[in-house]
Amino acid sequence: MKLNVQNSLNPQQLAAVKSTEGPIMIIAGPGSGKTRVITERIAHLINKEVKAENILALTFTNKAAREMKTRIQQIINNNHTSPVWMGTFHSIFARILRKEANLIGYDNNFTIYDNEDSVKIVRRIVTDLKLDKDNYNPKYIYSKISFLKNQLINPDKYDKDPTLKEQDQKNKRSQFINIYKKYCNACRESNSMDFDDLLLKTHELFQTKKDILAFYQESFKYILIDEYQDTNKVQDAIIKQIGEKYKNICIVGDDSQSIYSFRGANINNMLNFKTFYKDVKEFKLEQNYRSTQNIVNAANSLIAYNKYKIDKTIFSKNEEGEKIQLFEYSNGRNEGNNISAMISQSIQYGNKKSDHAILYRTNSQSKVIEDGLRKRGINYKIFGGLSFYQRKEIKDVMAFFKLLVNQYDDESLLRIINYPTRGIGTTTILKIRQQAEQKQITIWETISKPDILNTIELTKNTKKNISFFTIMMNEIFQLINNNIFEIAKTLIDKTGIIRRLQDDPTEENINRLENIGELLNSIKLFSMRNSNNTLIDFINEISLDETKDNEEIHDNTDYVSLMTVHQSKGLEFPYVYIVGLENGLFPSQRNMRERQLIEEERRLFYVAMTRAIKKVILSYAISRFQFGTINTTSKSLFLEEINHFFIQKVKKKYEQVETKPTIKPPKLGHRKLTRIKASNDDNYIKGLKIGQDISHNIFGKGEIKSIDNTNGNQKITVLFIEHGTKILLTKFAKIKILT
DNA sequence: CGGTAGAATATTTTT
DNA sequence: TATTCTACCG
Repeated sequence: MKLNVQNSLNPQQLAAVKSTEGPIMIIAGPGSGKTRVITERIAHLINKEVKAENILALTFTNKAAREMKTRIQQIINNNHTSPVWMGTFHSIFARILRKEANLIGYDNNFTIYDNEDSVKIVRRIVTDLKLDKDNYNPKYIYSKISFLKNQLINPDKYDKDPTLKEQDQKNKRSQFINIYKKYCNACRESNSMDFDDLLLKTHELFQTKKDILAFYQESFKYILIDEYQDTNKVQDAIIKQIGEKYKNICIVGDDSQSIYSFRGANINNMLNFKTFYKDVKEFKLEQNYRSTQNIVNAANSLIAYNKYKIDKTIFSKNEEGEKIQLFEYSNGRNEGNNISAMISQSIQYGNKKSDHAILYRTNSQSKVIEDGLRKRGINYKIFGGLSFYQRKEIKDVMAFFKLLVNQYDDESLLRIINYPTRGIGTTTILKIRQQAEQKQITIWETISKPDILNTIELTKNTKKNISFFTIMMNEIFQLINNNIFEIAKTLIDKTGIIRRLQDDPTEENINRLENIGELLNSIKLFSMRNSNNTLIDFINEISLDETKDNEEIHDNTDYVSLMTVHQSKGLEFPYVYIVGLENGLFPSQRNMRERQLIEEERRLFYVAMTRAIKKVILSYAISRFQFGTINTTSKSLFLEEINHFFIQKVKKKYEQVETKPTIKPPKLGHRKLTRIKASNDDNYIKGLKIGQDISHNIFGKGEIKSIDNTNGNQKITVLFIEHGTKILLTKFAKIKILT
């Protein structure tokens, strides 16, 4: 296997690729070919006879991991397929913990709580302790817990720190430590780990079980970490544990693109790397291959205002390019309209819609932009929003799955004990929970053992309802060794989830039914991929991959991209519009007071500008409609910081641009689901006609008024004699043709 | 126990 | 404005 690609690397890139031993820091500016260097480096290691399974490559997002995997597959000979350990921190550590969790007091079939689960647990604790919901806002409390965990401050450590407790006293949150303890206990007793635990428990495992640590140190002789500026304290600590023996640690990142401190990322992990390890070899990738000189120079002049950074000079040898444009608008609506007009013109000159991206600081800014684009009939896609697996109906079904593999999982049990409603209400649940807590047992134990259940004061009817539930669940538990698709089908039928939604076929519920159908689809695909795949594998995979619905649309439709600056990281577009450059918005109000926070906002702006290949268009509005009121604004302080030599004179545009009459909104992919197109045969009932009489198991007789075969799922509108008009999905609805 | 109406509240986001 | 949460009534 010979690789010639190395010839096309520049000297710094090549040096970084070839330097394999010892601690290495690669500082990679925007557009400097970072991913290429990482993948080439892995290929180079394998060429040097390093076994692939001795290489650990960590990323932050699944997307980055996937991209790297495919690129490595392209350059490495496929015969060599003992795989590199490549994935996100969380997925790799979850894999380790699946094997070793029993050593630190968990069962290996632990389940994983996402943020929503965690906040719910905190909310329950706060309510139970009868604390004030304003002072002890569950979301805030959880984020504080998460932050502490990432700082390696466990409840005991917190308890022993007088300054922390003093602060709580001052803020009237003296009960915080109590909540923290209870939260950790709740997770522990449910045999569940939250996202932070996946890191924290790995750290604990390596700290307490030296033989296990030795094993993984030997396994991971070569370690690579991408986006090191985004690591938090636990992640940094684990890398130090694993890398201690061979010290072949290669970190890649750009301190100037660190924009996640609000979730615990610590830029100092990168800045201190050189002092922690002796003789760190440092490589700087300073040539930007992406943007014009004007863009690079403008971005440099901005970031120069930051004090905390690593010295480097990013340069471009591309053409000088156009100067940056700056627009002043009368208000947000005007901003949206004018940008749409500009994009419309650009398209007429022959550019694609996908050559344009509009970046904003907050999601709420997308609305006025959308309106503008829609008026001109320009296709757009909004990135972000809820992931498929965060949807309520999906989480409901998943809760049953989780419970099936881990009956200790109280959170999942509480989620579905009365969904679909089966007469077990809040007071009953409270009594059950109190009993469980008193007896120090799980909720499932409390309700499934008659002698324990009988100690709780409940009406005969309630007890009957509970026993119906436990009988049903026991039947489901019997399925554990079946094929996962079979389990899923039976489960959905037995629990009545689908029936409940069918009974009330609002548009929302139809959507939910489609989503559940989609979940079944993906389970089917998952089970076909490898017959050994178990339910726990499936849960694991989806708990850790929050791929957004619309990220997976692979069709060729052309659209303008709308997203927050955070989401744009790692992407590039020829034309980049950065909107809402106003003090209090960008930089955001909350981050305007402290120097460190302002620096992060500045990095954020730096990231935004460096996404552009050809041209950057900046804008602000002198008044903005927010939270229902109109506010006068001032232009962002960052605009004064960019060297004016690179900016075209500001253009003021106050008049409304003329707009064409409104065309039907082409809401492309907006919060819409990806569908794996199922074989249509299953989803259609052939021979249905408008005017036909049918009968439905619940609504009785009715007449078909219309049939909709789009979206891969047949929907029919039926006028029922007794229940009026309903929209039904023929895939799910139990109907009989009468005429 | 369950649904709904009116109040409260409002970055950035991945795992 | 838009969403999420709480309190109350049937």
